[in-house]
Amino acid sequence: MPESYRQELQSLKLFSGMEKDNFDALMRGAYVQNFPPRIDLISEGDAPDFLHVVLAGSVDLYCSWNGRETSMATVRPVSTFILAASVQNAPYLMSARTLEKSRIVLLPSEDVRTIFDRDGAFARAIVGELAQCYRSVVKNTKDLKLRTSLERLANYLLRQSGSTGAPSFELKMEKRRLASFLGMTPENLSRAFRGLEPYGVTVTGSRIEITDANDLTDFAKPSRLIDDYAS
Amino acid sequence: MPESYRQELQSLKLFSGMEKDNFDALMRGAYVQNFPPRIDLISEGDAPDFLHVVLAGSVDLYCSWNGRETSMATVRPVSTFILAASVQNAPYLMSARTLEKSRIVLLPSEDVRTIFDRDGAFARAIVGELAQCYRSVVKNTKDLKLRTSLERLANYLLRQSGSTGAPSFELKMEKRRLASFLGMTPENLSRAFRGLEPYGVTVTGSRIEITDANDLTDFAKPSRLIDDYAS
DNA sequence: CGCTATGTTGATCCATATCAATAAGTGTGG
DNA sequence: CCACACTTATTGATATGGATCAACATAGCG
Repeated sequence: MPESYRQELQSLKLFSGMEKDNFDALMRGAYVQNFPPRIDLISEGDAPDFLHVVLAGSVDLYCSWNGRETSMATVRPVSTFILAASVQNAPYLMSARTLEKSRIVLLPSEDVRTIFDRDGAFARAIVGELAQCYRSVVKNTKDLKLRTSLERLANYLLRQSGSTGAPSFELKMEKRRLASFLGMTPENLSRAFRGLEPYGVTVTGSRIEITDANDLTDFAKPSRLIDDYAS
Repeated sequence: MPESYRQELQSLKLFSGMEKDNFDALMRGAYVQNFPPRIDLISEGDAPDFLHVVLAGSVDLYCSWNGRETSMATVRPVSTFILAASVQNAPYLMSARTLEKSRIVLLPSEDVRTIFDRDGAFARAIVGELAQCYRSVVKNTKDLKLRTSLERLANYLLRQSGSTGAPSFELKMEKRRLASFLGMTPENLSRAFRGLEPYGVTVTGSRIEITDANDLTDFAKPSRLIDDYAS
């Protein structure tokens, strides 16, 4: 494994506190792979053979049941996914596929568990990571159960613009996937964008412009306990 | 703190592997309290002063936003809640209230974090607990996004009856709360019960009878990756 | 008992899904 | 570099799941 990738991994909070020997041991079994877009990496129900780390590109986590499918999250560099399944040695609950050309590190789950057992700092870092993942999913559930689709979209747009501060930005994913992520159909998302026009939202292709953030905020009523990414 | 409670706590997987000294230290700041029904224990947004353990009774975890409210989960003995907030020292994402007369142990979050930092076994146990919580919420999200309310109810009933195996059982909560938990209104739940009659479900008050489990299963299509409590 | 909260049922409304048609991108190979 | 094919996005028409409102029944509980 090239040194540059090693350093990228070590910069992750998840690995940065580990003892050097343990980190080395973990890297020994690791390998890096480049994938083209739209490649299935894992399927829900599979045994958790590897902990995955996205170094470049992006990955869609999605779920299926009875012919239906929904997008759960997007993983962007540099972060891991399916950590819970790896440490529990339980089947993946989500499938994953690349959205674009992506570079992924694969760490054998068994190594992860072994080293987790003997490196306290690593175990504690995993706690932090899992707690954050857990809280994200809880926030997402609140979003789904307490808000209408129009409110979910409004808050999503505020979160996206909030991170940049600019009144105008590009959607980071296809509208089709955004719809699925927000728990609606593509048709309904189209209409929801129309529905936000009175609150100062203008859409041109994938470019979003928020002309009156106060107006939109009044409508969306964002909450620290649902919409804050950090904490 | 009475010895019997101590033992109950120690029997929890979360604490059973700890070094005795650390467990003792954790118990030193702990105290037990008895609450009547319908008492608010914590409110979302509060600082996580205590990790809570339910010894007896039951606790409702719920969330509010903009005048709406939804039930997220029920905590039954013996288990903990709001572990993620405690270890992260981040505000509670959910409120909690007793459903019935309940005995709760309160462990100062600061002690939890201190001991988590020096007891590897404890840290690893927390990982297991959090991973399980995380997976539960993911399953719940799949249930919400991939199924209609009728399907959610059908699967809920199968899960409840499955754990006993008996064709007839009592609902463990008010229908009002069940509706909220499943993401629907009480009226809609009433009609959903009617809607499951063709699949062999009979409701008499809070008693549910499943006359033809195969028929119901064909409709509900339960999945290991959504409906399995374990793993 | 009688009060109050819960549950049921019916009527209606609304949000969202579905179906269908078209338009607009996007990528590919000639 | 363009033409074609294919996917995505939009728009309209309609259907439907689920919410809301209202009335009433029922069941706990003081």
